[in-house]
Parts: sequence; structure tokens; C-alpha cells
Amino acid sequence: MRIGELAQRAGTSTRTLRYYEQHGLIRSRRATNGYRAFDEAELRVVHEIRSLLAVGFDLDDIRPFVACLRAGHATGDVCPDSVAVLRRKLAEVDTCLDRLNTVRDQLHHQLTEAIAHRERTCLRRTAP
Amino acid sequence: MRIGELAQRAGTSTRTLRYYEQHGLIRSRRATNGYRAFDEAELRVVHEIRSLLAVGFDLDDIRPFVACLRAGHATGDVCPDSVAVLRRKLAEVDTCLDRLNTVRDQLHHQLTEAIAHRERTCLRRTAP
DNA sequence: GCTTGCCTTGACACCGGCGGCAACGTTTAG
DNA sequence: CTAAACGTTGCCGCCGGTGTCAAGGCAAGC
Repeated sequence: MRIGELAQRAGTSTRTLRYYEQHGLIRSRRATNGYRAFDEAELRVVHEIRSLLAVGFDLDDIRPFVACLRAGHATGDVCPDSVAVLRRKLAEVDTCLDRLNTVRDQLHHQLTEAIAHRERTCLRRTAP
Repeated sequence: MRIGELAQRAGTSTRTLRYYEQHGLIRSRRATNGYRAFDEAELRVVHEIRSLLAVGFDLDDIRPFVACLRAGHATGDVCPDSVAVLRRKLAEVDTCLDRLNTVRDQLHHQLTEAIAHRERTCLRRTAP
């Protein structure tokens, strides 16, 4: 399979696939003309990459999952390294959620205060 | 007040202050030697900028708050434009929270599944 | 006069996952 | 033969707030 076909089947661009290859996430042989030749299995790998990216992982995070797939596992998440990344990411997300909740409350408070202040200080132009 | 003093008092760098000025967030006169001269009031403005940046606003979001302060209000958030930004940001944060919660649940699920799969398929090396 | 420390503008670097273009080679259909 | 459609590598741009350096102009103490 050449790069264009893989891109189309994976729903991404050739540019993106070259980028993944350059960063060691997907592999190809080279045909005599220099064109990349991809195995069917790479389609699976690209799908794994895409879905993890969509969740907010970066390419480094994804590497263990790809390795897990290459090791023959049915899914990329059952290997120890992948599990470790999952744990770490979950913790990161939790931290992020905490911060964001704090910010949310802060914004909410600031907003209601500001509106209250407006109602105290100036008569509302819009009818009550 | 010159730029170094303002930077020190605001707890930031001269580079940052020049950047803010360049983007119209803070103002200065020029002394005869070309040095920037800042009013005391700018310190307040810089603090407003920094605290809003810390919450996740970008410089464009912050502009109305600065204008509000300059208009003589005690806080930067009581003017209509600021309130509008607050509303928008609150909505953005809520959206982000939703997405992040979804991701969190997804990660949690994937993690527990992966661990369960490991326990099914291989004997645990670590003693029970 | 010389050093030290402040100030000036301008410009490059960063981070990450690409998009997009240039300049060129290959294959295929007409 | 030629045009179209594919492939190749390489490099710039983006986004945003800063760090950092260069090359120079001032201020002030010795």
C-alpha cells in the first residue's frame, strides 16, 4: 500500500503520515522507485494514533501503544508501558479538571459579582 | 516609573511589559532620553493582566478589562464588555470541562479494562 | 575616561502537529 | 509524447507569551 492509499483509508493526509514515520510511529519499506510501501497492519496503527491524539495524547505518549500493537496484542493498551501512560494521563486529566473547576467557580463568582455591582450602581436601561 | 521598576514591582520581566505595550494593553509616556515612563496606575493594570492570564485568558480577552479599569472603575470586570467576555469564557470552560470529563471516563474505562485483561491473560508475577 | 547598570529596538527560538509550497522524479492513461 | 496524478525531500508558517541575545544609547559613581 502506498502513502496516498493509507492516508485515504485512515482519513488523514500524506503529510501527516510522513510526519508519523519521521517520528518513528509508523514504518514502511521502500519500493525500488523510492516510494514508501506500507503493510496492512500500519492502518491499524494509524487508527490507534489518531484516536489517542483525539483524546489529547501527544506523540510521545502514544509510542508505547504502537509498540504494544506491534508486539502482537489485540489492543495497544494492555502492555505495562501503555498502562503506565494511561495512569499518568488520567492523573493529568484529574489535575486539569481540578484546576478548571476552580477557574470555573472563580469565573462564576466574578461574573455574578460584576452583575450585582452593575445592578447596584446604575439603573438598568432595559426594562425590568 | 521606568520599565525595570514596574517589572520588579509587578513581578514580571521588562520583555513582557514591552510586549504588553506593543499590544496596546499598557501605556507609557517617553522621557527626553527615550526611556518609557509609566504611571502608578499601570501597576494595577499589569496585575489585572497577570491574574487574568493566569486564569487562561489571552491578551485579546483581557483588553476590555483594562479599558474598564482605565474608565475609572474600581475593578476591571464591571463593564459590559468585560461581563460579556466573562460569560463567554465561562461557557468555554464549561465546554472544556464536559470534554475533559468525557475523556476522563474514557481513560478510566480503558485503564480498568486493560488491567482486567492483563489479569485474565497472564499470571501475576507479584505475589497476590 | 571607564565601568556598571539601566534603557532602546529588532530579531530568533520555543512548543507540536501538522498545512502548504517548491522543485523535482515516476507512473499511468490518453 | 504529454499531461495528470502520484510520489519524494526540505523548508517556512502558525499560535502566544516569553526568554534571550545583539548592538547600541544614556546615567552615574569612581
